[in-house]
Amino acid sequence: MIKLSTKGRYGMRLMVNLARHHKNGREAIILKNVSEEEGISIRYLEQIIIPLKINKLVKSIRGAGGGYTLGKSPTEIRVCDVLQALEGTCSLVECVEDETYCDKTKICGTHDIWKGATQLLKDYFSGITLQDALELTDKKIAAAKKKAKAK
Amino acid sequence: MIKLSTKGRYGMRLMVNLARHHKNGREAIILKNVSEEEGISIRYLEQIIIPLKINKLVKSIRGAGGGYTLGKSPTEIRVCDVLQALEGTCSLVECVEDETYCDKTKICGTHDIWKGATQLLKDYFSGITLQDALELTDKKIAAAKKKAKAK
DNA sequence: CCGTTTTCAACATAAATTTATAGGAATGAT
DNA sequence: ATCATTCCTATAAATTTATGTTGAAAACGG
Ligand code: FES
Ligand code: FES
Repeated sequence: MIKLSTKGRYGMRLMVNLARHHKNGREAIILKNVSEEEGISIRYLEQIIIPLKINKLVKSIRGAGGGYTLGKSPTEIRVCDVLQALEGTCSLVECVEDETYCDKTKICGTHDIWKGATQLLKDYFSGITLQDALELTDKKIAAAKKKAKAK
Repeated sequence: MIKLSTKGRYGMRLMVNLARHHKNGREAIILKNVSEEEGISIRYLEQIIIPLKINKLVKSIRGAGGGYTLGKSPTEIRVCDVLQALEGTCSLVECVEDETYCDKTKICGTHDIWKGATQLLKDYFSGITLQDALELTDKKIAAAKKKAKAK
């Protein structure tokens, strides 16, 4: 009923992957690698990265030796920035941003409920940076490796 | 990126409408009325109400003079119950409920972020009942009326 | 400078899912 | 019997998800 689109899901994984290989933005990362590492079709990644580029969250470098780099440091990019870029808004229902979307906004009680939930999510996603997401991932990878070794 | 489906949106409005006309469950409300009051196609409402019926959130009475009533009192139905009924789960991404959905759950940092957000929403929607939603709506209607009169 | 390779860019199309409408059968009240 | 209503199935329209095809820019080797 409430669903994060695959665009959002893949978009974040793409960004975390770029963050992992981000050495001060001096090395370009090619989508082919991201595709292989994340198991997401390269064609689809190409579509997803467009709005991220438009919103300056990534920079593209064409030609041989090219690829993508983060537009800013991982500590400066928040989850909400990524989600926002990927669809222009980050609200649970259209009517939260665009009060004319539903004709009954003025007398709809559920509207206020969705609005509250949207705010909750926004605050949550504002408090998490790409760096946090990367560290979370790295920690999980390390734990998984340790576990595998213990066997 | 994160979207409440129309099923969820309409489903809640349907339930609030039933709650408004719920006189201890003695009067059946017909979808035709809900359709007119809420501006939602009766055919679509019929589809949406099926899972609500299966989950005993509404009762149906067939034939002439029939209709629907709430399965329990509005104070006993929470928003999360309605959303849960409408799609069987209430999580932002599949992998929160079904860890095998993504193959990389064990090493995916974003997974934990989505999980946190899901929990946030669940808690929020658990704390709001149909009664609350109804009161919110009635208050808004009263305010709108007062404003109209003042003119 | 030229051709080749590597990469992003743009457009088109296919598949799957969600959203919405339609027709008619089953049920029960009067 | 008739009428009002839910119930069931089909299907159309729109959107999201995913793949394919071709083109254009940049680097590099000669
Ligand atoms: S105003 Fe948009 S759901 Fe009620
Ligand atoms: S595990 Fe499902 S999004 Fe990463």
